[in-house]
Amino acid sequence: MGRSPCCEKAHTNKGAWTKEEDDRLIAHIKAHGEGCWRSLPKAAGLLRCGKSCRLRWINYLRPDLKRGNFTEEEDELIIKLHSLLGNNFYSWINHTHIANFVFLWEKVVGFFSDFALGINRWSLIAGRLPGRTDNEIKNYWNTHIRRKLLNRGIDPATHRLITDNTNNHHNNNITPTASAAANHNVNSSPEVTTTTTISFASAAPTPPSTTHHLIKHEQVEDDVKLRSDSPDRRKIKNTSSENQERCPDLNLELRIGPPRHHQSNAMSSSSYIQQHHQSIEFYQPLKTGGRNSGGATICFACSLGIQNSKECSCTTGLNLTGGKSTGYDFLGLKNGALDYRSLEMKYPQVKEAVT
DNA sequence: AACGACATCAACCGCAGGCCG
DNA sequence: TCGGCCTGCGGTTGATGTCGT
Repeated sequence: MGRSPCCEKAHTNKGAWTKEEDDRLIAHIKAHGEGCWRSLPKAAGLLRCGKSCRLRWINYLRPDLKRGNFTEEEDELIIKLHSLLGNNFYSWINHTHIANFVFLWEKVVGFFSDFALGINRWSLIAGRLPGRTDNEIKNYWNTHIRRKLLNRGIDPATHRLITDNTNNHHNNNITPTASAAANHNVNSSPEVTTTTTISFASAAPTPPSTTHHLIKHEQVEDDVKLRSDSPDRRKIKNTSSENQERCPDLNLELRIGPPRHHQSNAMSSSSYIQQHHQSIEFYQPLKTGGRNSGGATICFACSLGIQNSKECSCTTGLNLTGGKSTGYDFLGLKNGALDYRSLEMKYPQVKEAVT
């Protein structure tokens, strides 16, 4: 049995909406609220299908929508989120030397897999841009940002520099920027040679102060912070200035290395975090929060917003919920830009992972 | 002014997952 | 368990605007 049509197509208008139709739709939703889209057109006296009404409301008529051009900040946020949530994620994995690491990956960050697989990415991105719709962002991506990235020499699908491979094949497509960063890495292993947006690596538990391994994230804002950064990092920036000119805002590096200790296949992400929570850390490569803040290294649990759990043992005294935290806010969990609680409905595994 | 090429974006389409009877 | 409905997604289309000749 076939699916019944969503509406009587023969008796519905199509194409651009008129002012009168808009007014009718707005008035009806103000009176009765959203939902019941299938029955809404008839109730509102509209010759439209429910689907069309829903789209018109969500993408155009909603009062909380922000109209107008995207700001530069929104541009960069979209790029970052697309690199993070876009469907390039697993294609990136395929380019790394982590075949034997995938299991661990799945265990530790498996609850991110829905993001990583590109599921609902436009709506997720839209969720971090108040007043913007997924459709708007999708259009904007296709018309503006895609070209912008191409002009920078970046493949919009993979967020990698579009370069020949002659300089990269020994380094698994590592970019000059990432190479410099890798050289700067105190404990970087030879195997750790890949580059993209987020930094992941693993190693045996070592004091945070001596390792740059593990889960590491370098923010775009680092470029700005570098102005007041150590000579060391400035040197790195200088050595990669050519690349920086081409890609000034996507200095996001991903580092992954094989685990030094075999993990039990039965080990849950939770127990893994418990055992290695000092090893799995989001590393803030730059000091944050002023002169007394020290190196802002936070544990994985804190990064997930479960810093108040027993799994948290930040030695930096950071507390993401205390309002004084200066740790890195992975995915915006702290500042609410991406509220993981809003994901509970669609990503119950997230909730499970953090409770 | 007229025309075509190109860019933009609102709207449409088909599909899939969740929910419910 | 199954089938239909509802909702929301990504991809695509087409009307309209803009720019260059």
